[in-house]
Amino acid sequence: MKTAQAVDTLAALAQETRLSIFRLLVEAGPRGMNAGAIAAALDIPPATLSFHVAQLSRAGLTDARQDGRFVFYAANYAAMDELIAFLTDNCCQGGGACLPKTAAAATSAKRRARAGVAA
Amino acid sequence: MKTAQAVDTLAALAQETRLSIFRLLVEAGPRGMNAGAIAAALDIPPATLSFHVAQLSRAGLTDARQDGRFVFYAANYAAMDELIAFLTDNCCQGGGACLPKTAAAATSAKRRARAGVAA
DNA sequence: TTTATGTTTCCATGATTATCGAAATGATGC
DNA sequence: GCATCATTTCGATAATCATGGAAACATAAA
Repeated sequence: MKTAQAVDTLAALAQETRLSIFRLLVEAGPRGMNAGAIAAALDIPPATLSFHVAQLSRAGLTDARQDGRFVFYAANYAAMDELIAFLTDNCCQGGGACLPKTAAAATSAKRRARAGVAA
Repeated sequence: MKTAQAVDTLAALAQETRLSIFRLLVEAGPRGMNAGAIAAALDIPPATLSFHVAQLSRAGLTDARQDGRFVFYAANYAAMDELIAFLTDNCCQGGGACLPKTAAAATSAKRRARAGVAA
């Protein structure tokens, strides 16, 4: 993950409403939730929801899937994985300084290996 | 880490210049760098540097230490650790979905235990 | 085809953020 | 004290972002 992409992803999450949306979608699982349901759950006007969801999508944090006249949004776990990998690799002295010892050893290398398969 | 704090921390990092500053400080190690050196390294005017460093500090991502007439800033690894813990715990289906298996098992519980000591 | 429902786009508004020169503040040595 | 260097605050400007009503668009049922 390049720096510019990391900034975009961080910016997408650095907003109360969007973070709430993303967390809701993580809870919802792979099936996701349709726009109206998200808006209802968080009590957000449709236009506002659409605006924020668009930003999450643009950052690659959510996937959209049309189902009838509903649009289901789902959290993209791989994107979050990449962000965490970026933070551990680039903002933690080579992946070691900010993680418990056992996790640190595995994280950097395994994440990169996994990224090659998944992304 | 509470949601509001997570948003603040994410926002602090979600900006090209500030992310560069933080990464520079991570490289610099615990001793850190004084404001002028950071500004010189990244070619930023003093006022702009001060503005961004203040935001990083406000978010708890950097510590400041006065040394003579210099002010040294250092990366706060614990804050980054907390952010990563928040993301894995709250944005990854209970810490599992976004991490390699081996790391995931250790991460959530150990981070929380560690947080109890450090924070 | 009309009607109903879900979602997005358009648009205007207010709020926040980034930038940086100039001036002020703080710290040290003479 | 005064001179010097490091850093921050002030203040103005431009740009970006968040909000949400109204209208447009899309899909499906009657």
